[in-house]
Amino acid sequence: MKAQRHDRQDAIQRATQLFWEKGFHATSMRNIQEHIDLRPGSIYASFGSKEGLFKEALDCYAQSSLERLATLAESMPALEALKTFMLDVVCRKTGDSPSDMCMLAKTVAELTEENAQLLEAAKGHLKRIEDAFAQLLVKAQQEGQISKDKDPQHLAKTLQIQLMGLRAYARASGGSTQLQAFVEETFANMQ
Amino acid sequence: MKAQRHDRQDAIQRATQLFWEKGFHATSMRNIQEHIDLRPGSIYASFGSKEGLFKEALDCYAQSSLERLATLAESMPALEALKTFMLDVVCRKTGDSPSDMCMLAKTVAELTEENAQLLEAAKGHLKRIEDAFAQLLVKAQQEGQISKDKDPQHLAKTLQIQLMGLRAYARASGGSTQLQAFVEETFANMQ
DNA sequence: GCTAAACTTGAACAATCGCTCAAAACAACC
DNA sequence: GGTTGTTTTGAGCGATTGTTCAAGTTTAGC
Repeated sequence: MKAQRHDRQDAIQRATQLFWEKGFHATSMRNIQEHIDLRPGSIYASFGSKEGLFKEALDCYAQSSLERLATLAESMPALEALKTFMLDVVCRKTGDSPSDMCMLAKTVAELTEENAQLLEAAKGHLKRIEDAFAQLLVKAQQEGQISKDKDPQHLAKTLQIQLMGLRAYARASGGSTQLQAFVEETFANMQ
Repeated sequence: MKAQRHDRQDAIQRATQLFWEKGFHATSMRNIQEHIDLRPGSIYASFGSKEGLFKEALDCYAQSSLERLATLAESMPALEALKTFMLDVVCRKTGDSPSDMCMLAKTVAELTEENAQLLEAAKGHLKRIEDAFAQLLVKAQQEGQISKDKDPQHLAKTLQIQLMGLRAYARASGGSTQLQAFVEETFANMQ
């Protein structure tokens, strides 16, 4: 292995910002070249193709999401961590985040079979996040916060559906709607 | 006004199919030229630009959605119409429909301020559909199917969030998940 | 059947797309 | 400090993008 002169991880993160904001097709390699300050040769040596770079961006996004959830789960009860995660993600002020929506959901919405690999990667990450939800819900059952009659996998699906719906709605309504109440309802309905 | 030799409405519907399936950026004007069998001159004389045509596609999609809802509402109680509409839209077999997702939601997810007019058009249509939900919910209250304590506008938002979430999830999970149960839950939670 | 207006055609435009590769710049060794 | 191997550079490739427009075809009125 050889050490490139630029910071690979930093390049990925900057590319992720752009892809997250504008999507795959609307982001040109020239946009990216300017945004991460690298010439095409370096980018293609590092990532192979636009699809290759986008794949790494998806991985980067998913990993940081899972890490944020894991960090929350370390410092509070499982159910509270889930709720905090959702509130954080749904009600984040616009401006600090490239888009109101989940990058994985945006990708699944945008891409078709013409980019089958990327589509499958995004779907896989979403499934992995759902599984993380399910694990925390099991923990919440052990902690007595959720009835043991409930099916954690089913509840995890519910959370994913709510999360996707709320973030899509946030984008569609231009952030004018207060969505905290809907998150509260989601968790109330889960009891 | 002059009468063109091609069927304008048919052209829009065919264009809508393509745009709905592949999104705005991934659909090229050459794709459309082939799909609606018209040469660029005719298309640009009729619609002015790619954005103009996409705008008409959005209008076409929204109108047919509202019409389907209205038709259902004529032949059954309001609440049942809403539920039928949701089940129909969420659980439709893949293949007959260009995408699992709502075209308006896809558009709002894909586009940025670079296409501000189209973005606003899609948002407007979504709001109009939400208002149609709210109207039917008022009717459902009058019919005694829903408690008068509930706020119809709030419930309508809930329905939109659920609809967007469920359809996004349908796309992300590749149609493998049975989603009827989640629609039932949505309506159970509304009582 | 001629004329004028309306519509359609398809070659072609400038701009941009993702991407390549020879040459220049750099880094690490002896 | 010269040599070798690696990384970066940026001009530029062929393909494709949205769009235009002169020329050709069709329609309508008389």
